[in-house]
Amino acid sequence: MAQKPKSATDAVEILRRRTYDGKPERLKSLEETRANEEIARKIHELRAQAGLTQTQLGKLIGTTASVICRLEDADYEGHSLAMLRRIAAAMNQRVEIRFVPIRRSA
Amino acid sequence: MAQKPKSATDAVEILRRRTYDGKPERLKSLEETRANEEIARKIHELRAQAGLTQTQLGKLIGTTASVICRLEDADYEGHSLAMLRRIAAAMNQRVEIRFVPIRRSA
DNA sequence: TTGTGCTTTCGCAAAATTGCGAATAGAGTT
DNA sequence: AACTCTATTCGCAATTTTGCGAAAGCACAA
Repeated sequence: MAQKPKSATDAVEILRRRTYDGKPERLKSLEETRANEEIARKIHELRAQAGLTQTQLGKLIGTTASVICRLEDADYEGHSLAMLRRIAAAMNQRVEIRFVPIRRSA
Repeated sequence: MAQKPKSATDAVEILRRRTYDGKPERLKSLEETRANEEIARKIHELRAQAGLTQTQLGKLIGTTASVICRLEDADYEGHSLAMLRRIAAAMNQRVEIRFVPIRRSA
């Protein structure tokens, strides 16, 4: 419906190569690591803005301070949508998710 | 630093009550369910736009069609940041996450 | 009808995330 | 010094998400 239904297999191969070959994990180490740092920072910022301690925020979302601490650790790579939503909800916010096109080099 | 460091415990209690009491899971059933539906729809849309089948997209991110199908199911509640990123990356997009203030009734 | 391609559902094992207590560290106060 | 509050780190069990094959459904064409 969208495009040529057939011979799409080739295009998929090309896309796959473009995505995984060459830079198998480099992109994850750069762009994704950066994203994780940003999330950690945002959580910390949100909590600080509300004047809450980790223990207090933890209680608010039904968990402990060590969990909050982990979330605010810039090196933490396990961020989940579920947790972000819990944090957001406790702060009277919501998590907005958008897919935004990335510019391929120049 | 942000506000009165002491006697904040009371405020936390108030916030906790406001968040969990009264509507313990109702908010999750409404706002969160809606959010999940939207994510499912966005994934489907993204894939359709690229003219890919579930099998093709699955291969692209290193999984199978059944997984993609699950992601596009409006009733699916297990969406994760990790998976959204894989989808996005395969489509040459990135996942943008924002905390946005929610309006408290009137 | 058969066949083909795509999607959907189901079940369970594997992997990832969360829960949580305990211990440690740091800063500030008395 | 001791005391208090906060933050951080560690380890492991519990829960959640993912992987993946198999089977069935659906639409369309031959």
